[in-house]
Amino acid sequence: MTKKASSESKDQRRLQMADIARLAGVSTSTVSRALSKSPLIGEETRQRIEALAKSLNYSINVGAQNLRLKQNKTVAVVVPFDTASHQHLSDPFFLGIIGSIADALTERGYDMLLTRVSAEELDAAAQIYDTGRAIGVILIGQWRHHDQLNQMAARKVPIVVWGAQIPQQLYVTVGSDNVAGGRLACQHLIDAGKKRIAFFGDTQLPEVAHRYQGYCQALQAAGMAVDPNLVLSAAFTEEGGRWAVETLLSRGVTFDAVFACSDLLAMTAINLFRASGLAVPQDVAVVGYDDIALARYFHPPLSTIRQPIAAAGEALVSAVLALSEQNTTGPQLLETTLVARQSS
Amino acid sequence: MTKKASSESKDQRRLQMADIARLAGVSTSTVSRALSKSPLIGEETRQRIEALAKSLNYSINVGAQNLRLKQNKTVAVVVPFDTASHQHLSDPFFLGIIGSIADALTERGYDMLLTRVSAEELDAAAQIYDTGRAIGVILIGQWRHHDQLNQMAARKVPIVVWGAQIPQQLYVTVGSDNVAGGRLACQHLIDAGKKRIAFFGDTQLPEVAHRYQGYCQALQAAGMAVDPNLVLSAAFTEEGGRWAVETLLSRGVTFDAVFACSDLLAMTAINLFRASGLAVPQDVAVVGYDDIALARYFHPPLSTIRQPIAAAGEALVSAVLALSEQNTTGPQLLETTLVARQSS
DNA sequence: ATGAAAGCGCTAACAA
DNA sequence: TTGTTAGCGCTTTCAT
Repeated sequence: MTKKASSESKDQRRLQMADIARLAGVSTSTVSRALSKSPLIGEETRQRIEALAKSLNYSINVGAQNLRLKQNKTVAVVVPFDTASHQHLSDPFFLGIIGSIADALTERGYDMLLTRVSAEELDAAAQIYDTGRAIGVILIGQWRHHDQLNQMAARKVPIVVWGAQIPQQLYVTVGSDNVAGGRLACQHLIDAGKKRIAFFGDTQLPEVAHRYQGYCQALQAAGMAVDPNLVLSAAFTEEGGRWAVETLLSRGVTFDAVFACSDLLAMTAINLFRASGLAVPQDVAVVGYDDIALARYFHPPLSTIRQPIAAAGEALVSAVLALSEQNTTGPQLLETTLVARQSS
Repeated sequence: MTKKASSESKDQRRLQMADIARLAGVSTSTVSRALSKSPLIGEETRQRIEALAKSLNYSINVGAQNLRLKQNKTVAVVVPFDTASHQHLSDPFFLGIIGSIADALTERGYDMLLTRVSAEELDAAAQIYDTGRAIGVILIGQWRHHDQLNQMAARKVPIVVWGAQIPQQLYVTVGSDNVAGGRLACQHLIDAGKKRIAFFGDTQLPEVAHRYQGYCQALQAAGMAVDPNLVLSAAFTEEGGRWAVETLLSRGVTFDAVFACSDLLAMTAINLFRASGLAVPQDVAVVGYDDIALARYFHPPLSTIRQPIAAAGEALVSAVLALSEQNTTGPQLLETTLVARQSS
């Protein structure tokens, strides 16, 4: 009947600062100061309290602390999954980036909140910020979300997007230099003596559009024309690869190389070419994009354009932290490199 | 000089409930009730307040709400990285599990905090719970952390581990049936007429030890002896694979098949066998473990033991939620299946 | 060097 | 139906 009765019977209450204070015979202020290493505290008191806390596995409640301090060391990483072109968290490249972001955040003492949101309700990403769960958002995969992203940026949500820099863009992007990457890949195939180089990739996506630009530049620089018959708008999936290969073969045009805009696409293509009796790289040379871990385990080891994953995490994190501190940051273009292996 | 001066000049203060209340001409309680769809509120007031909040992009501050409600809908996912056997967030299989956990949590309205911690300071995982940042922890990768995990469980940290169930275990594990998986793999090779089946994997790890058990069981059931010369304690890495293949070849023993305890290991092995002039599967049949996405893109498409990734996420999440609600849960063994492709 | 008291943004008795 | 008030667990003036 007394107020004591209010505590639930089965769950032993979590320890809190008041408990430590009582046990140590001091006030909560003193405990707070001791645990935050305030210079106001006596050395021996501090040690006593620290020892007590450690022995009881007490740690300051971060939620309460954040509320009081009006701070928060959490960054959200959002992976939109396109309900249509089903490439979500299973893409090895994106997974790699997430890992590198995790590293970069950990290094700076930040926590990472990982969320998947359907592309239709992308403002869920902004919500994470609005609710104060995170001080900023890193969005992996620009896809076709340009307008929604612009809206968020317009209302000052600290958001950084992994993707391509495109005109009229209010949000900050970090991405690899896709134009250079496309040029590198195509140039490499030209250098290998290839004359009829196909392009696999959905040019609706900003990043792919840039890679296509690079592809065209390299062809033009070599005095070769862009043949629309060799350009296949394949999604980043296995089905995309299958469709591209079948379509290409059915068109009956000649080709001796393919630049595929993702390693997955490249691998699917190689398998299908082989199944059709075409030897890689002799009959068809193939270059991929991303340099995922498995590219070099592939047979033949896959030539590809490497995106600098570790640098990506760093750049994304420092951009979002800058934004969250009201500093302005520009877009970042990371360098791509050609990794020539046996598929070309 | 007045109190107004205390507000920082450059950062426009975040909107809060009191602001909405003032703008709507009601009290904060009313706003709170409206936004939480309390039945006590008038329908039209509710709509008015909801509309106002939406138009201003106001969302309830989750931190403050959690503090007041003594709740928290966040689960931590911890990936220890062994500084020695460097397999961390880059393992495609673990990455897949993380994705499936993210799905399972999202479905239940929980947030996911992703953290990498070095294996040496594994109690950082417990800290996440102690500080109230998460109501429970899912740990990916049992490795050799058995004792530390037991200690955490002993002090009632709600923790669920992806790994193998072993004796004297206080913590809850969810994992695939590794013994059955090992048996399946080996049996399949025996059925294919193989007589000298090697085993690649570090049997110090509980899960691998179980797979080894299954391997031995299958051999014995077929009346075949376990030849120690064919058992290679390879780490889950490329170097591990290289070492295993080289050692096996250098021993000069005959062998016609390999059961590798991870797909990565299997792929490395296949590449090296091929480089040594051995044909897969004719000279050496290879079966892997995990069925990572790239297994079927491999050449030849990799036969492997599938671990049920989607089910894994579900099971891990429901276990950790049960624990966090003081319910007891037992360990979960998920079914493994053989996926026979062309490498065997 | 330490304690008392106010308040971070919110919710829920309780009162009206 | 709505407002007033107390308090979630913590930090920090301000006083001692």
